[in-house]
Amino acid sequence: MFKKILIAEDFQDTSKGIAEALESRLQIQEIQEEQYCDKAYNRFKVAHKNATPYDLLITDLTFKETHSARRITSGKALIETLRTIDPNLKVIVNSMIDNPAEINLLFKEQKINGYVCKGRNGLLELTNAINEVYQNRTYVSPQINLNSTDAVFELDEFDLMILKELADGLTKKEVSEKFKAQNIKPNSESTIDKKVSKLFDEFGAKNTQNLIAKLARKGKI
Amino acid sequence: MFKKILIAEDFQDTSKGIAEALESRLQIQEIQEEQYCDKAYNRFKVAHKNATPYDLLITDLTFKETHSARRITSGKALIETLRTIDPNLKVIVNSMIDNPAEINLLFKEQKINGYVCKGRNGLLELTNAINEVYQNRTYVSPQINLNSTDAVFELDEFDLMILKELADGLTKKEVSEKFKAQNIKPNSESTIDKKVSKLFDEFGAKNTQNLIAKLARKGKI
DNA sequence: TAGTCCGTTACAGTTATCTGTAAGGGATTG
DNA sequence: CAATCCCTTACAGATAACTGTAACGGACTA
Repeated sequence: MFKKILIAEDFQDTSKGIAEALESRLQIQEIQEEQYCDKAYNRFKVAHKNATPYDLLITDLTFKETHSARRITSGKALIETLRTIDPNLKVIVNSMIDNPAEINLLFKEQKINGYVCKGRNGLLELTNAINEVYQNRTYVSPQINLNSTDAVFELDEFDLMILKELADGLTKKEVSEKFKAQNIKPNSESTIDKKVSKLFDEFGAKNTQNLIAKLARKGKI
Repeated sequence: MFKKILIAEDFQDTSKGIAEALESRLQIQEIQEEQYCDKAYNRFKVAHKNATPYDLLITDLTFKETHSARRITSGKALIETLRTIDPNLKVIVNSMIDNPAEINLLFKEQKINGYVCKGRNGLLELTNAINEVYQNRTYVSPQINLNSTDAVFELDEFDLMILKELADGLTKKEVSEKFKAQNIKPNSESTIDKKVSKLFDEFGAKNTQNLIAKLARKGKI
């Protein structure tokens, strides 16, 4: 079993709950909790330098803002940073996000090893995830259906990226420019126009603000 | 100190973290965790009937949806229901909501005794809250400023009418025409333009879709 | 009664949205 | 190999969004 686990989670109650479970249910020898991504990074770096590296990261995705400036502000950025130190680091994400498209993106781009959705069985699922990941398999909370093509129209990853930018107040032209700058394709204003218009049909929306209202109410964006 | 505490919290990790802290830090004798409002209600009712009532409720506000039908679906509803059984029940809300206006409402309408905002000191604040509430005082997480008139812009009724129509996909011209047909004043397209632009400033929105996203996420529209 | 403030409205100019049409390229198929 | 499909892209035209200026009128005040 894993010997040394790093937990990055800003909510103290959640963090303690996880740490307690790892200790009592899995007898993990060394557990370190960190409430800030930057601190987690520092601790990870030092341990790696001292040849006593962590062999699993359990991290949340969103962290509350603070007064003081932070370099790393999200779980996603933390994963990317730690992987520059140890490309083989095993990672389990523990978050309340339940959108299949977003979770898919984490497996594809961040190459995470497990995803646990906070909920009524969160700790049980987390211990299962740890066991699976330890045996070099991946784990996803069972209530998440990653290939949910079922009936209702689903937002694919690209649609979601566009919608999040639009909801943040960018114009379609600005989204196009941002995608070009980040080398995300397709990225023409015309294509983005077309994608959004297709979503109008699929979701029965009259215009952008109607589409965003519908999706934001559902918590999709 | 409180003898018997009921915790209503759907996330297992958070619930365990709280229960563990109450046990180890405050030596609470009897702690009951419930992940569904309905189950919390049942347990509370039975305990009250058996003359072994709970003397403190610690509850979250939002609970994940489930497949099965539920009668009580929010912490707010749970508080109201339990107070019909025991009007003097002490209540501490433990949630991630940090909007002063919303928290103020809980003190005014639900007459809650304490509010702890989930975060990096959540457990410390919760134990402080319990101590204060036990001595018949109220408690609010220090980072919440309840009388922050600053930046807490509220939507008046007319703003809301406009925003709901816009979120439904009407153009400003159509909203103007609808208001004229219904004899709602003011109703010129120009005035509606101005009202919405003022809301951009107040809520720090860049355009209509950004404003609607922000408000829809908060459940305001 | 004159001055001032504020909400409403009209209008104009720039930018953005939305909807077509059409062209090019890659993948698939017969 | 050609036909076809689908995705991407460019472009164009009508409508809508957004911003600024200015005029009008009611309410309040000195």
